[in-house]
Amino acid sequence: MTFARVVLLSPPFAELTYALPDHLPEDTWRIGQRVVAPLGRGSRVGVLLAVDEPAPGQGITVKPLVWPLEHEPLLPPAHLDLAAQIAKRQGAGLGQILAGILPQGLRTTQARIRFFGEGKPVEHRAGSLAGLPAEERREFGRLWAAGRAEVRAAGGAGPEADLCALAGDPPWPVRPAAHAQIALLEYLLAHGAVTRGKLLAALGPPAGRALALLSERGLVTVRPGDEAPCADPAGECAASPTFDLTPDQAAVFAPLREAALSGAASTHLLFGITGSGKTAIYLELARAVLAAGKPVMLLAPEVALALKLWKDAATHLPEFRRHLFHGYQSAGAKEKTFRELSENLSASLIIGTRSALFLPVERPGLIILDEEHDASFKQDEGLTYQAKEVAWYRASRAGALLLLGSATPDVKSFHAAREGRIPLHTLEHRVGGGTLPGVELVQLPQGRVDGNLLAPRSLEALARVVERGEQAVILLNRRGWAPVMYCLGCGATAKCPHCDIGLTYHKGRERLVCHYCGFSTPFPSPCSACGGLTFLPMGEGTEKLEEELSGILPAGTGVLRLDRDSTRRPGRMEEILDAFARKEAQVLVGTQMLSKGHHFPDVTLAVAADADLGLNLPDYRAAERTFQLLLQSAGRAGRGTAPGRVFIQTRDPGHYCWEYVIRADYAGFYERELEVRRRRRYPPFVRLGLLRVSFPVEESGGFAAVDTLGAALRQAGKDLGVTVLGPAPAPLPLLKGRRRFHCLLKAGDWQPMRDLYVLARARGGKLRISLDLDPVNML
DNA sequence: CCTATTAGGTCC
DNA sequence: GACCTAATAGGT
Repeated sequence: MTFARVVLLSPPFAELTYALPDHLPEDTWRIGQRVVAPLGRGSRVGVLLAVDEPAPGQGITVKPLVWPLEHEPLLPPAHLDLAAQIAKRQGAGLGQILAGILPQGLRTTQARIRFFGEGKPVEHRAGSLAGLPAEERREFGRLWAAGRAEVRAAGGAGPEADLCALAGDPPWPVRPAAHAQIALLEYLLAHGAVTRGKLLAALGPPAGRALALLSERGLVTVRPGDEAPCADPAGECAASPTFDLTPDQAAVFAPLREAALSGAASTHLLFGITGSGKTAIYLELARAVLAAGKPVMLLAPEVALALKLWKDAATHLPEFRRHLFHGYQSAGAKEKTFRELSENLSASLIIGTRSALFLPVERPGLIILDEEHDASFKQDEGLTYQAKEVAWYRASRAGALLLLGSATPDVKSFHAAREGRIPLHTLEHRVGGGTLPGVELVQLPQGRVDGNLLAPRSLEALARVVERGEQAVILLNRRGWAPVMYCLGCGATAKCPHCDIGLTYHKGRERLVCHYCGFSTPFPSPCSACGGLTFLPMGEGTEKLEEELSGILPAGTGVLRLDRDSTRRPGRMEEILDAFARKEAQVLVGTQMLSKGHHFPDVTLAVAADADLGLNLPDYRAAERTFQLLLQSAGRAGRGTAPGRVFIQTRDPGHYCWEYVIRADYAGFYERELEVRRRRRYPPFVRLGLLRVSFPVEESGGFAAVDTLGAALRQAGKDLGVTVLGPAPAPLPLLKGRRRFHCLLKAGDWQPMRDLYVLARARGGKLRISLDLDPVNML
């Protein structure tokens, strides 16, 4: 008897041994193939890891595998190796990692197999094939072996997988008493587009009726989950014109091209100021590598930026096969792209966000991370990974060029370049010779300001820009109308019941919203402490700024707002950006969303309304983040022929960050910041890890358990060479009904931290413990 | 003494 | 995650 090793893609995610069944020839079974495996009285989808395994120990009844789910393996060996590597690094099981990598539809036993025998084709659910009589199973086995069977995509089929999304912005025209409908609309606003199944699971049966009504009235769109993915076959049309690279760009391009085509793995950093034409370099490199027959992966930190690259690629590289992949596509689309790439027809260009890194592309020749400093390249919920590390690993295994590009590189990347560990390429000039804008500091009065959020000087400049028919962008990194609601009856501020965080007033939604857990409650409504009805809103967000400016500026100026709330509806972000590009409005207010990548030639003024936000966060990267955000935002102004101006409003004009923003002096900032990091022992001089510990509020022994764990960790840390700070209450000590504690770990290498984590999990008992290596979010 | 509830282990 | 078993508390 021959045994096979299989890892399950759903709980318990275990690696188990199965027998090869006699209804299929042995050479049907291939490593990397998905298979249906029996488990208990049901069945699971797993991935075949090995055949010719030794028999398992005594007392285990080995069951035969049910059926393979594809003829050719879905996952090439390099991909299994990648997943195993991630599993090892995270101390997690291979099954959990693979489950996080594979699209939903590739993990269910709901997939159907169609057999083409004599007469009409017969279809069976993959999971139910085990229940068939032996004779029938052998007959289907013969058909499968003869290639007369196909697996039908499961993902996105059926009403459960339909994708539901908002079709209008709040406030919605529904009766206040229509609770189910309001709950549904709020859920979609908080979570974006979700499947019908998820919606019903989250909101219960009443949501079904509400959904029907809302879709009838056009407030919610429901589209099939199996709609086609974004893929462009290689065009018939002749090769597109190449970019005319400037001498600057050409000088950078030549060595990168050589590195990409050499077949040896390497990492390079492309440091080019905003507007210096990094995209042209990316696409020309992609062209060279694709022409050499190797796949290319081009990744952006956000969907909007990926879409922009997608459009650029469509015009400049129409002759190559292209695939778009990001987290907001339907399950069916993701599954189809995954399959097509695994069938590996020809080298193609993959454009997407971080999740595209896990597509089964064999031996990519080039991986590009645009805006490499961006925090979104790290996923910190569910399957946590740092895209930069995964990309590095893939590139080094495939002998590919990993290109990191940014106008404001991560201090760690730049440090590696300065130390000579990765080659650095610099673009110092804007394409077309546009000059960088002049940057000025505007001091905001200390303490509370009444009235306008913009200082008189900024307002005056804004008025003049509007008068001249030019455009302005205003950055305020805080959404909603007012972040604090103060009750005049008792002096309390409205707080989230689950998080101990102030609720933000969202005027358009007529609700108070928790920005951390998504809790929301209608407003106006009585104070939860004293029942009072009058509140004093304090502070301001983008919503209020938009409203204020509409009132102050001459009628007909047009003020648009770009933040997570205004862009929840699919396609809405493009609408807003297009409208602004068409000059339907002269002022665009927004959060950090508007700092990236967009090109508006008529913008001559950028204002950072409250530049200090984020500077005082408890994060060693606070200054780096602020510097990057402001330099990127400043890059929005003066991209056309008219020179641009930038105002930075601050209450702390002495902060070292500003002088470098004013001079657009990345290198200077880097030197200064590096000195601070060296002194305070922070990365890149040490490896940093964050051990998060939490327990439910109602758990009485929680505090004691945290103390005990802390003592054990400090002791073990001494032996392992890890400095353990804490555990201390987290900056957000109560979130989603759980008390949270942090342990900061410092060490020379990652491995002892992982060892410590294993120990923490063993000793932690009921505490929920997770380890975040090189944390991006320190709250 | 019997049964409803829960905690813990196993699934190949 | 779902299901089964053993252990336990509460009720008759």
